[in-house]
Amino acid sequence: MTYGTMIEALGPPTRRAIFEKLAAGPSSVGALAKGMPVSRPAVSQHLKALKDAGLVVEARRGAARIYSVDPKSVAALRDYFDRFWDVALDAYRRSLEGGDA
Amino acid sequence: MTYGTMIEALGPPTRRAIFEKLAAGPSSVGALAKGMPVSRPAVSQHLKALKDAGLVVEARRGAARIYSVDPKSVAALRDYFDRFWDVALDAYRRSLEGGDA
DNA sequence: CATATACGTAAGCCATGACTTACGGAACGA
DNA sequence: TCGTTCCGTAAGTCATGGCTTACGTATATG
Repeated sequence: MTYGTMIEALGPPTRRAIFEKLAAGPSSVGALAKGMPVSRPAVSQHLKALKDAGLVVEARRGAARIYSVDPKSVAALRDYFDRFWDVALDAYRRSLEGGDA
Repeated sequence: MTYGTMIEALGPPTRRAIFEKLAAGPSSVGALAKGMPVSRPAVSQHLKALKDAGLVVEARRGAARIYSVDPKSVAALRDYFDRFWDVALDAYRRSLEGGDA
């Protein structure tokens, strides 16, 4: 739910790759694992982490599980870095002007 | 330099905390370590990781090293999630309309 | 009911890395 | 030069977690 948890969840490259694949559209676990260098259970574990972080949502269709990214989570991340950028830029300008030289 | 490296670098909570402290303004290593639950060398190691990722820049003033966040890196991160948001939202809408039902 | 598909979970292995203490070097002041 | 401050690096410890294989469970199909 918090941006901290999300950023932490997106750290591992493989997990971020899964998340980016999911951004292109919903997919099943098997389909995701198809084009990846890791096993299907590994993908499953990453999806659980992404789901716990609130980054993806799960839907069931028959025996399959369809995962898709939660747009709200991406919006939260975007807003976080927006605010961060404002603060950092402001501090940067202050360090240029007043400085202490 | 790449957003992937940056996100990966921001994963560890302690390191992200250091980065957020730095967003408020430039600081020396010792000053940063002052209000943190880890040792100064630990902070130093995190700063190296942040620097390697291109998130912070280092300046020298006497015997001290002043670190500050690189605004360009934050902009890169923000842009990444901006684009990501567009793609994800688009895919989300498509999954609502056409779907495949 | 039997089989196949699609998936999550358990258990275990092993590399990564976050943290510590100890040490060495560079910049200032007396 | 001597001592102090500020810092990076080396070496070592220990938990975390990413990955694997093996297994158990729910859903269709015959």
